[in-house]
Amino acid sequence: MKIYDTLSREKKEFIPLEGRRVKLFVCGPTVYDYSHIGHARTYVFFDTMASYLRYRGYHVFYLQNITDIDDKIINRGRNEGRDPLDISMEYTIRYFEDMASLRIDSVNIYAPATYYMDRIIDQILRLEKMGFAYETEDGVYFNVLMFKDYGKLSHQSLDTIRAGARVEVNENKRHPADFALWKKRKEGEPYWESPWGDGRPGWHIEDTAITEYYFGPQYDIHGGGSDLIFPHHECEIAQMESVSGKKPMVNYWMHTGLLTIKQERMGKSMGNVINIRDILEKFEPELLRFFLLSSHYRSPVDFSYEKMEEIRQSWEKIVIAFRKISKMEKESNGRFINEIRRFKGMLIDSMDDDFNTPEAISSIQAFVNFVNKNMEEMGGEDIIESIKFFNEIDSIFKIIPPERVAEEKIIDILLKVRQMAREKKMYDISDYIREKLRENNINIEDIQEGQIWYKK
RNA sequence: GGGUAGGUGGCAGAGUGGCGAUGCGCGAGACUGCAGAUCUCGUUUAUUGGGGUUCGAUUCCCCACCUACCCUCCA
Repeated sequence: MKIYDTLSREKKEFIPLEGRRVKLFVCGPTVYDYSHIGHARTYVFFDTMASYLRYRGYHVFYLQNITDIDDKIINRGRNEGRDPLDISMEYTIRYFEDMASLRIDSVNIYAPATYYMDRIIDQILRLEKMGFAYETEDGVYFNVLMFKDYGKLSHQSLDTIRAGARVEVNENKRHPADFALWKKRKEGEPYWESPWGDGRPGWHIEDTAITEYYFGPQYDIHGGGSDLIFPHHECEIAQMESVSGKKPMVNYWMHTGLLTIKQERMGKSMGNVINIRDILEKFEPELLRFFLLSSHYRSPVDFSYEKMEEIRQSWEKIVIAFRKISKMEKESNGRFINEIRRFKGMLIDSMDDDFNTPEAISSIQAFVNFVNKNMEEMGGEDIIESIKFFNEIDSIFKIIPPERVAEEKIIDILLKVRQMAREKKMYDISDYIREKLRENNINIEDIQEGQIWYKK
């Protein structure tokens, strides 16, 4: 299996640090608003990836943080006159709801930053004692000049970072690229006690504190959106590799391409943010997953409702083939087993090559065509093998909706048919319906106004 | 200005130093009581432009143009 690593800029053979165990960390959201389609892109991909690794026999420990204290949360609280921690609590719940509706279930632990304050403070303290950090009147900062590898992930040098900086210069910082580990309390802000007085953590420190706690100083994969490469992941490397003295912090840096809306970047300022729950009002979650997985995770995806409609046909073809073959019953025979397994091999080859989901999907489509063409000739073993493969596909990609049996609707339809039959005095049909339903504990009674039914 | 990904048919979207996947769409047939699903065939010069390396490039190198992202919070 090969994985593309942002740091080395090449596909590398995937070799976990400890046998079949995989330690995977993915940067979670800052919870100050509903999750949007961009979050869906990233988290659907890593969910699929984790599921696939497990399918291939790896034991994946998938850890994700949740940034529940941060400037944006505080600002939102200020604007709404609410406690910032109340806001982050609410949107953490909304986030979980959105992830569940996208059928994302592969994360082992969600770690909100505020639950790990002692770990965060401990790591800052060690950085300070080792001379990598210094205290000013407004906080504690990481001294980037102490870490000569700073910029290695984003392939930039400190000089160019300085040249391009449009940030207002903080007088207290020794170097413009120095970043906050701890921010001292300001009036009206949430705070925690620390050796530097009351305050709150900087943005980057929670991730390394949390991963150090669960994984130790080195682990296998760190993922996130490509907008996090600089400065966020750069800063994480600086913190972790400085405090542990061990390199590299992770062996595989994975970054998802960003999502645009009609070729424009999505953002609050553009006014084009689409929330996950908005889309799911109009489209099945499985269709959204199919759409997102139709592009390779490192490529940008352009989203529009029109495109969702356009791919609907391709998606339904897969779903329908699965539904139909699930209903097939045939005598024992298995003349297509090898061919069915060949499609499975194609899918594995694609996924083993840096999780090439578009190519994997094309092998699913080839398999669907094969099934459609040969369904009539298939034997029992062929059917079972096909269903098995479909189930495996769905356990990884989750693009097939669970069959929702609309029981009440179907009973209503049967009652209507029974009524039509009775009106035409075709009592053999109407009685057949009543008897068969009764056998399934559904009882019909004729009353003055028509029919009623109840379950025993 | 610096950094990073890319630019493939009507659309989406892979791959490869040497017949350019796959799906959708479109056209024509088949099947069919109706509907739906499905199948078959077709869709003529699809690899941004210009150089270079090579027997041969869409694939490698250089230049240009274009797109997105990062350099400020951002999945």
